[in-house]
Amino acid sequence: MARGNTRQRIQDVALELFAEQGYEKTSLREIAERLDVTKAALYYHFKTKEDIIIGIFQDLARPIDELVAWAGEQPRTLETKQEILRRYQKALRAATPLFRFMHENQATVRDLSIGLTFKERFLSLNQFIQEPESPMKNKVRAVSAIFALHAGTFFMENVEGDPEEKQEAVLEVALDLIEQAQGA
Amino acid sequence: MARGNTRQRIQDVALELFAEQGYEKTSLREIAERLDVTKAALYYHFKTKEDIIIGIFQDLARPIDELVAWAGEQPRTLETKQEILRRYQKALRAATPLFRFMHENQATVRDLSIGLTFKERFLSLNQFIQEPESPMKNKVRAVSAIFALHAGTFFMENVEGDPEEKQEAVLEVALDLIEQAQGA
DNA sequence: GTCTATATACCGATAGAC
DNA sequence: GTCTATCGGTATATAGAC
Repeated sequence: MARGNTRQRIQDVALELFAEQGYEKTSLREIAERLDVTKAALYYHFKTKEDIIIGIFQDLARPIDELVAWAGEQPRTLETKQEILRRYQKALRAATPLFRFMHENQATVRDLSIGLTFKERFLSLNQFIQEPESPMKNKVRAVSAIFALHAGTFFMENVEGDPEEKQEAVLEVALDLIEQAQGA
Repeated sequence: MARGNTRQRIQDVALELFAEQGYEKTSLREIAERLDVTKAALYYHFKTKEDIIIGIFQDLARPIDELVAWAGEQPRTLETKQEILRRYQKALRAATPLFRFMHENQATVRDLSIGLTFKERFLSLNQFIQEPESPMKNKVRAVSAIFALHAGTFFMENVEGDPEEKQEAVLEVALDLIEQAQGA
C-alpha cells in the first residue's frame, strides 16, 4: 500500500460518496474511513472539504472545456450543432458520477465556486446551438435537446430496456429536436 | 402578533430558504430568526426539521396526486396525454418553489421519506403517457416531453424572452413530442 | 504522510418557566 | 405559544508527535 496516489484515491472515493449521498451528508470522517486513514490525513492532501470537490471538478470538467472551445471555432451549421450534442452526450457518459453529483446537488453546487463556472459553460453550449433570431419555440427545442441528453443519462435508468439502445434513442431524439429547431 | 397562522408562516419561510440555499444548509436557527422567534417555538409546531418539509410537501403536492388519480381514469389517448402535460405544467407553475427545491436537492430529498412517494408519482405520470409496446425512441420522446416542461420551468429563466411566451412555447414543444411519440 | 488529540463551532432537539 | 438554557452529538479544521 505504498503510494503517491493517495490524492487520487481520495478524489475517487469522495466523488463516489458525494454522488451517492450528497455533498453535505458525506463527512470527511466517512471518506477517511473508507480509505482506512484518518481525517487528518485528508487535510494533508486538501486544504478544505471544498478543495476536494474543486479538484475533482477541474480534473473531470476538462472535456467540457474542450467541447466549448471547439464549438466556438465551428461555423454555426446544423451539422456542427448535431456534433456538439453527440460530443456532449459522450462527455456526460465519460464523467457520469461528476455530472450526477452536479445534477442532484444543484443547491449545494451553486455557491461552491465551481457552480458559476459550470453554469457559464452550460450557457455557452446552449448559445452555440441556438439561432439568435429564431422564434421562441425553436429556442425551446434547442434547450430541450440538451435536457433530453441529461434526462437520458440521469433518469432513463428508471425506464426498462437495454442501456446502449436507450442512449442511442436519446441521441436520436436530441438530434431531431435540434434539426426541428433549425427549420423554418 | 397573536394568531394561529404561525405554522403556515414557518412553512412559507422554510420553503423559501430550502429552495434558495438547500435543505441541509438551512438551519432551524435561520428560519426562526427570519420569523423573529426562537428555535424552540418551531418545535412547538413541528416535531422535527424533516416534519417541516413533509408538511409543505403534503400541502403542495396534492395537485399532483389529483392529476395522477385523474390520469388513471382516462383512456390512453393522445388527447389524454396532452391534457396530462398541460395540467402538469400548470401544477409545476402553481408550486414552483416546492418543485425547484425537489429538483435542486434530489440527493437530499431521496432519503427524506417524501422522496420515494414523489418518485412514485412521477413514474406513474410517465407510465400514463407511455405506450407500452412502442419503440424505444418513442419512449424517450415521451420522457423528454416531461423533461421539457421541467426545463421550461426551472431553466428557461436563463433564456431571455417574455415569460408567458416562453411557457407557451415550452408546452407546444412538449405536446409535439408526445404526438410524435404516439405516431407510427 | 499519517497519526493522536483537541479546538471550535454549529447542529437538531429537549426541559421547564412563563 | 413562546421563551431561556442547555444537552449530546457531529462537523470542519488544526497542532504537533512520529
